[in-house]
Amino acid sequence: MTTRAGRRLTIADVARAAGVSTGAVSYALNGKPGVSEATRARVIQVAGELGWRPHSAARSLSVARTGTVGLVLARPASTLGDESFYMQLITGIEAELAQQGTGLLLQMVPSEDACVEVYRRWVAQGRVDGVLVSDIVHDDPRPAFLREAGLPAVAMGGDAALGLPRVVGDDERAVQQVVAHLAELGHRHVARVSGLPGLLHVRLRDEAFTAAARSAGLHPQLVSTDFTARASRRATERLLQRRVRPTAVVYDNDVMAVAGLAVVQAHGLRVPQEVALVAWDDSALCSLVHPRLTAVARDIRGLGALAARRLLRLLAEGDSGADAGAGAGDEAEAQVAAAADVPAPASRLVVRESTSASPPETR
Amino acid sequence: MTTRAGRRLTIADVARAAGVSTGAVSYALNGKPGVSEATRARVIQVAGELGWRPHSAARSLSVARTGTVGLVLARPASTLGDESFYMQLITGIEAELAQQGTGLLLQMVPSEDACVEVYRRWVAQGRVDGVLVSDIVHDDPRPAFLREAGLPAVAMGGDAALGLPRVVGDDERAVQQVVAHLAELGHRHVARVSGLPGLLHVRLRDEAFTAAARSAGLHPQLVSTDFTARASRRATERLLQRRVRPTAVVYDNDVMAVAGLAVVQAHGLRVPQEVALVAWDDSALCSLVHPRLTAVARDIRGLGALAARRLLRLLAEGDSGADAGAGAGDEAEAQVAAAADVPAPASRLVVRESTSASPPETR
DNA sequence: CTGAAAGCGCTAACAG
DNA sequence: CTGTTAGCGCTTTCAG
Repeated sequence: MTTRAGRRLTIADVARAAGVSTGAVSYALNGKPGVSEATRARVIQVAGELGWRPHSAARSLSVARTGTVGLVLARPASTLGDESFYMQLITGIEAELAQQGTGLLLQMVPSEDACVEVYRRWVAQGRVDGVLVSDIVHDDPRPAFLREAGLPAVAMGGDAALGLPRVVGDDERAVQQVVAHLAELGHRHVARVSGLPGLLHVRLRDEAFTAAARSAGLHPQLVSTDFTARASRRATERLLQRRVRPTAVVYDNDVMAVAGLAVVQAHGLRVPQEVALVAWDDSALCSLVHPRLTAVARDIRGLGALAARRLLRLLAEGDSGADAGAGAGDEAEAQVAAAADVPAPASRLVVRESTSASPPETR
Repeated sequence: MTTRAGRRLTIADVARAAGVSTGAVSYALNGKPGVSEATRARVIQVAGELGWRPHSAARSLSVARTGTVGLVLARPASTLGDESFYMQLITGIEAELAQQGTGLLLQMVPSEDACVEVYRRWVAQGRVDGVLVSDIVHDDPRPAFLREAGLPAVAMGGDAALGLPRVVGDDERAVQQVVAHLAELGHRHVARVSGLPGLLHVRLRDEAFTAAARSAGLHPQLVSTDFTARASRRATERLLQRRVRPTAVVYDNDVMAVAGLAVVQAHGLRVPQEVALVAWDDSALCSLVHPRLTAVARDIRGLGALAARRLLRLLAEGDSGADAGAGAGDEAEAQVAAAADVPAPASRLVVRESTSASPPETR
């Protein structure tokens, strides 16, 4: 029964069909007072039959809201595909947004500065209601920009100094758990092959690792990489050639762990008997290799969903709540921001063959 | 020098600052005739200084164009993360779109029908200018809907019957290449562990595989799966227990190939001496395992970029060209559609240890 | 509770 | 070549 002709269906068509004014239709469909329940029902009915939906641009223009949130990934394109992390994150974010009828605008850029440029454009064009920020680095230019521009944002990770509401992980606890696990197995020299050193969460894990190891009486070692398999191979080689060879290595992602495993095995060392391995992010990869890798499993989809939900809440608050003006009262403001943080789903250590029972030969 | 105050910067501000009318500003910035070059330059200068960009909703409303294209992934969320395929595809698409200042709206849904619902909503809301379609299945409801709704679309894969412009891969040629490679190595019994049987490209590969094997005098076998590691393990088990055990197995994605490798090795069979393995899509995974896997490498980012570019061209044509009305003249129309197809980047066989030299022990 | 009308910011067709 | 003006489709005050 739908009109197939060229003209677009407008609220006027619905109004005419329902025998009311366009204003009434608007009230009826937005659940606002101003129409009788009978009328409301009829309007909804008619709109449904006609398959009418408010034109997104027109609506945005009048309510100054786009129904869209943005996500800019600031990572060299080449590394995005390797880790399943991002796809899962996006999946989680999207699932939550879709539930609320909010769209996700996605963009990839090579750097944090380029990311800011995208934000700047989005703000100028009024293209998104808010953004989700990931991979916060040291001296990240994004939080400051977002605050000044007044673009609502939620950070995944990062620290309290950002001044943005965050979804905060339990990396520190997870690191402690890993170290405790290794200590229990009798390891004395433990190494960590960490990711891009600029990343705040990488740094946090580094520090937590060193601290946890020290306080357990172990000897920690650190090697930095760029998260790639190639870098992991180099780092692993280097570790294996050290005078004091670590008997356990913790990798900062799944790809690096698997790459490291290959190197260890190529050196004729047995896993886990001579070297135990742990991957951060668990993934299909970790249980596909032999021996299967012990991993820190995080609910990444859940993390994304929480971040999205937090942002939606922020947007809803902004509609009625106080003007998030950049001003004085730093302390009170920071407190509010802190209170606004949300804990990410707990990560857990999945123990597999790469760290099982057999105690390492200490040297 | 930017105004930090609350009010949004509008074209009127730019006009005032440049001492011209708003109309002149619009002409100047859209590269249209109607202003002197001197004025145009001044306007552009001023707009730049002010950091003004046309408000996206307002612009969309008047030009009936959103500057956004949509991508809906119709796959159960759980499998999206495993394959790096999608992330690479998105990366490629996005890179091309970003160059033209076009946004990418992303959504994930569990089925093709749900996908159509998203399209329906997008059309009703005027949310996107066009869409990119992937994972075409047999009797896919999407192409018909898109044609009827008049929503510009480009399909990645699928067959000519879709009636949509496509980016067409060279799967058939690639399959032939794989089979020829295996035949050359002396394999007689070759198997293919294929993905979801509903997918058109899976079916195409199945047929090409059988045909190529037959015409090379080989004995092909097929097992269907759902692309998961789990299904691959089951399929591989089954293959290894067959009376006539295949000496070479071709997997429809990287994850399945690696999972299959583990099963083969668990059976005490040596790769490639006793069983040779080939992965479709190459990825980090394939060169991380031992032995490294021979794989059909495709330029997935390139594929995405081409599809995006094709869609942008379609949109540009639509602006000035003929009304893409669904009507008679099927033949002519089909011809046009065919001519509008674009070849995907060529795939190539990357030979690694999993199929190297040593001839299989034929039985 | 309902209908008319103004305006969101921009583009494009119109007179000057 | 320039300035004025009428919409794009919706929401939302403001009279009735």
